Formats: sequence, C-alpha cells, structure tokens
Amino acid sequence: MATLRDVARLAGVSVTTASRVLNGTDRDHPVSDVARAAVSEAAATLGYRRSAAARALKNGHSHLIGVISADILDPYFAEMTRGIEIAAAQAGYVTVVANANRDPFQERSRFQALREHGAAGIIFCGSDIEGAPGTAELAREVNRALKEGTPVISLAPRSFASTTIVVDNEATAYDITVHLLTQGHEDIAFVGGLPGLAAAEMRIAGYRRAMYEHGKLPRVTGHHGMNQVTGHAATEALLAEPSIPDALICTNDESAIGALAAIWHAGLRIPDDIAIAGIGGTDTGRVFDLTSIELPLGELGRLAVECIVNPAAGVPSPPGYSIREGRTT
Amino acid sequence: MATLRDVARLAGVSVTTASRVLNGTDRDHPVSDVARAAVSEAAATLGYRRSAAARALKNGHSHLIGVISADILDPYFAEMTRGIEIAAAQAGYVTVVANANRDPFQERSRFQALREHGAAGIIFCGSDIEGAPGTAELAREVNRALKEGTPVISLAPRSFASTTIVVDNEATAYDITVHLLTQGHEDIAFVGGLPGLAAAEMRIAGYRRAMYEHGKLPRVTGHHGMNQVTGHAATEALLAEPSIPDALICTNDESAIGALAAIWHAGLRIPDDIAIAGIGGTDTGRVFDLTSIELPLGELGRLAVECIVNPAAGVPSPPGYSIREGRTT
DNA sequence: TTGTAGGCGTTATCAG
DNA sequence: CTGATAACGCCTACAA
Repeated sequence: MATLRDVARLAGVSVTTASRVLNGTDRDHPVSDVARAAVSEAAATLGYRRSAAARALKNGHSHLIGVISADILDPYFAEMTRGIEIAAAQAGYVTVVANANRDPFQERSRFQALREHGAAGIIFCGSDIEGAPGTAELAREVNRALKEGTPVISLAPRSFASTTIVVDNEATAYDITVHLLTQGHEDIAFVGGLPGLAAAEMRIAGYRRAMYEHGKLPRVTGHHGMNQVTGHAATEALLAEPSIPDALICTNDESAIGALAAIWHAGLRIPDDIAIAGIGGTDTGRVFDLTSIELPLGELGRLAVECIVNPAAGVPSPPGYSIREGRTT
Repeated sequence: MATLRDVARLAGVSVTTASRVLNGTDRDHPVSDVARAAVSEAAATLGYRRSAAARALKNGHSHLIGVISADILDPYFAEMTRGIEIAAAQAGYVTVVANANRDPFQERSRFQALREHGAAGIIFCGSDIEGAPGTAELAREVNRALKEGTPVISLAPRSFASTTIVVDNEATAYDITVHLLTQGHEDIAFVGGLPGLAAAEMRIAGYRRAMYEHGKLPRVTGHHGMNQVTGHAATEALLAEPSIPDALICTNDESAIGALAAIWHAGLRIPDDIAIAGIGGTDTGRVFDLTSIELPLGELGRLAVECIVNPAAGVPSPPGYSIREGRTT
C-alpha cells in the first residue's frame, strides 16, 4: 500500500503538505496550486488510500457507527438499520452491525468489540427484558462509555441510561385499539409480546387502557414471541378456542403478518370474520395492506446518527406516528 | 482510556509482558504466574480495553469483515448477512454492513471505505446488472484489492473476478419449474426479475429450458423488480389479462409473497385457482407455507467468512439446495 | 522468564 | 505558504 509518505515523496513535497491537500485542510493552511496538483496526481498514480487505522489511532476514535440490533432479520429493525446506514454513509461513516438476540451478555460483548474499534457512537435497536441476567453488567459498560464521551443512543426503551429516541409505545397501542373500537369491533384480542420486554409491555398497557376505558375485557394471547412464526402459532391457537375474537391487535407488524397467514390458512375472511392491525408500518405490512401504526423507522435511525455525528445539536424530539388504514380492518 | 502502558505500570511489569498476558501469547513466551495475575488484575481495575486501531495499524489489517449488500431489507440478503455476522463474531471479527442498491458507483465507494478501514475481507451479496455504468471502475478496484491480498467473496454471480460461492441459479429455476410441470400445471408464468441482473436472468433461463423441454410456451412478466411490491404489482397486472396462468414461478420469495398478496386480494384461491412457487427459502415464505427452492442462505454467509478467516482452507464448494413443498402448489 | 526499542501511517504543533 | 517532528497504542525482533 502506498502511504502518505510515498505520495509526498513522488509529489516532491512534505507529508504535511500532502496531508493537507488530501484532507481538504487547505482552508486554514493554504497550499499552492502547483503543490496541490502535484499531490493529487501523485496520489492518483500511486492509488493512494488513507489508513483509517492510523487516523483512528491519532484521533482517538474512528468513523464507525455501531448498531446493536435485537434481530437484523426483523424488518422493523432492518428499516432502522437501513436509515442509519444511509445517514451514516452520507456523513462519511461506516456502519457496523451486530446481532444480539436481546441477550444482555451478547449485547455487552458486541458493545465492547464496538468500543475497541473506536466507534464514534453506538445505537441500540430493540428494547430489553426486565431483570434479564447480564443487564447490570451491560448497564455498567454503557455507563463507562457515556462517561468517556462515547454517545450511546437507544431507539427503544432500555433500562440503562442513554440518549433515547422513541415513540410512545403505550400511546400507539392505545390509539390503534381505540381506532378498532370505534369501528365497532367488540372482542379485540392482543397477540404477541415477550414477558418483561419493555416495548411490548407498554403496548399491552396501552391496549388494556383503551379496552377498559370502553368497558371491554382485554385478552392477551401468544405472549411469547414477536415474529411471524410466533404470530402464526398464537393465532392458530386462538382460532381453536371456543370463542374467537372479531379483531386482533398484534404487538408488531411481523406478528400481524403471521396472524394473517394463519387466518388465511384457516379459510376465514379478513376483515369480515376477523380484522387485524399491527404496529410498525413496515413494507411487508404495506404489501398486505395491513392496518397499522406507521412508525418512522428509517427516520429514527437518521436521528440517531445525527446525535452521534453532531452531538452539539442536542437530542431531537422523536417524530410522530400515524394510523395507516388498510383493508385488514 | 487506560493503555497497555498503564496496565504494565500498575502491574509492575513491562508492556511486553502485559501484552503477552493480554493476548494469550504466553504460549511461546512464557510468563510467570505472579506476573500474569498482576497483569490481569491491573487490566481489570483499570478497565483496560485494547485499541483495535493500534493493532490494525501494526498488523496492517483489522478484524473487520465488510458486507456489501444489494438491499439489507431483503430477507434473502438479510439471512446471508445474519449468517456472516454470527460466523464472524465467533471468529472474533465484527461485521460492517453497507447498502449499495445494486449501483456500481455506490458499491465502489463502499468498497473503498471498507478497504480504508483495513477490512480483512469483503463479501458481496447480490449479483450485478450487465453493462451498468460504473461496472468497470468497480472491477478495477476489486482487482486491486485481490492483488494486494484482500479476499473478495461473491455470494452471487458477478462480472468481476472474485471468489464465488453460489448455487446454480439456472438449475434451481429449472428444477422448480419441472416440479410444477409434473404436478400437472400447464400454463406457468414467470414473475419478476430485472433486465440484465445476472442471477435473475439465469433463473429465467432455467425456467425457459424446462418449459421448452416439456413443450410449453414460456411467459415472463413483471421483469422489473425483485421485491414484494413489484411482485404484487406484476401479479395484479397479470390477473387483469384475458388468460391467466394456472401457476406462477417467482424470481424470489419476496416476489412470491407479493404475488400471494395480490392473488389473495383478488379473491382467488391458492393453489386451486393459481399455484405459486418462489426461490429462496426465506422465513417469510415459510410462514405462508410457500413452495420454494430452499437455499442455504445463512450457510453461504458462514462459508464466505470461512474463506476470509482461514484463506488457506481454499474455496468451499457451494452447498446444495432442495425443494420445499408448501401448500401454495 | 523478562525487558528495550523501533516503527506501523497520520495529524497537530510549532517553527520557518 | 511549507516542512520537521512528536506523538497516538500496540506488537515484536532482539537482547539480557
């Protein structure tokens, strides 16, 4: 690999000058046109590429943004990640993605790896499970990072302290529930979630509040998963019960798609026999024209990157959401 | 941040000894138990974290594996990426993900960024479009990397030279087509693809070959997209035509899901009115019990990592595939 | 078994 | 406008 030294030598200037040209630092440290030209040409002929490692060593941090995702396969998080990646690339950063399965130990080891690599900031996608083993250790690690000046952003409710950019989970579920209630649905079941998972529990709380306020009895089922497979299974079980609900509110779009598949497989009509609504607003939901709470997933990612790249700007307030009325309700 | 020097000082040993303990290099360079203990303790109390930047600078490459994905939202590529991430983490590498939209210019700039960061290897997920502008520049860049010893792996047919691990796209489409044909379907249409996109064109070729061999007329539609939305649109258009086929083979599972949604929306029955098959074997397909060619996506990712982490082992032969018979045919 | 010293490629500082 | 030089944190010959 050609180094800055090589370029400087070939251009007949000092490494300092070469560095200034190649970094556009020639604002404050002017460089003659002839020198600039020589450096550019030398760099081109040598195929010079700067070393991120050396710069990171010098500057104390790299242009890396770390993402710790609960599940990179879940479109909900994938859309966030995509938003992060796009914004990061625009700002000249590259995105490091880690899969952590909501396991605090995995999260911590990935977090440490990211820190070792001098990440400029680390973003958590996905909330945590109350009291899960390893939570305290992770919190300690996050705390240290914060203390040392590395921004940590959470795009979901988390039990450790960090910059948080989230939409109000309780409110989303409340709103969608009220929406179905005013459409005339009476027996609305909630499908999906994970015991202790903050975001899911908040959604259930919102659902419950809406139901109580309208004098209906809440009914939470399939509280053991957040993906298509678990949504499918939970709905199948539900359909086998003596009384089936006339509408389903699912903890997220993925569960809703699973529910939709199950209802379709059972030969029932949507929404005539059972209506379905999700929370998320992912593309998959859109193709099935799923009624859902549309969350600005990519935008959340973009905002997180903003916080890292330009910390001075302060914490942005989370963007709003809206109800997308599809033909599943 | 505590440095190796600090740890050594606190432990009362030299940096060399500290380094040896902290890297497990004390195999070839034995360290006394007391020194080892002192170093470990010092590291712990100081909260020592090694600097990936410094190591990368010293070693000439970092423990980063780059992934350039056509679309990180597409489960097909996301499953590959997940496989890569898991294998990489196991080997002590972190995964850098870049989204490139099948645009050679974007691919090139991401590729360069990855190289600047000293990636140990770079993996391409998704094939390329014949003659797309920028292809030559990207090829040149890839060539340089190869020449300088950076492994480049392609998990899809690509026009530049690189280590390639792909299943036979032509054969997969041929097989699934024959499968439907022997089930008695006569008028089978092919849905989806992108003009010039290598993987898609190969699948179409396989479909054509099977149809010709069975004396049927091929019919390719919706040749302008590979995702759920385009699959949905193409199928809607198809259903509006005077004669509708009795089966659909979709270029990938995503298109197939889109097709399924369209047929469902149209009120037709699957497979009675129209059968559907995909190619991919992603989880979403599984939930809808889609008949599909099951590709070992995660495994492909794992193999790519293998190539990078352990180049001496040589290029693995691509794993096989199988037909998954669902209830959509 | 332990330590010393040089250098990886960059950039900031300071001196022309 | 230009350049010499000193770090940044780590690894590893080489020496003891």
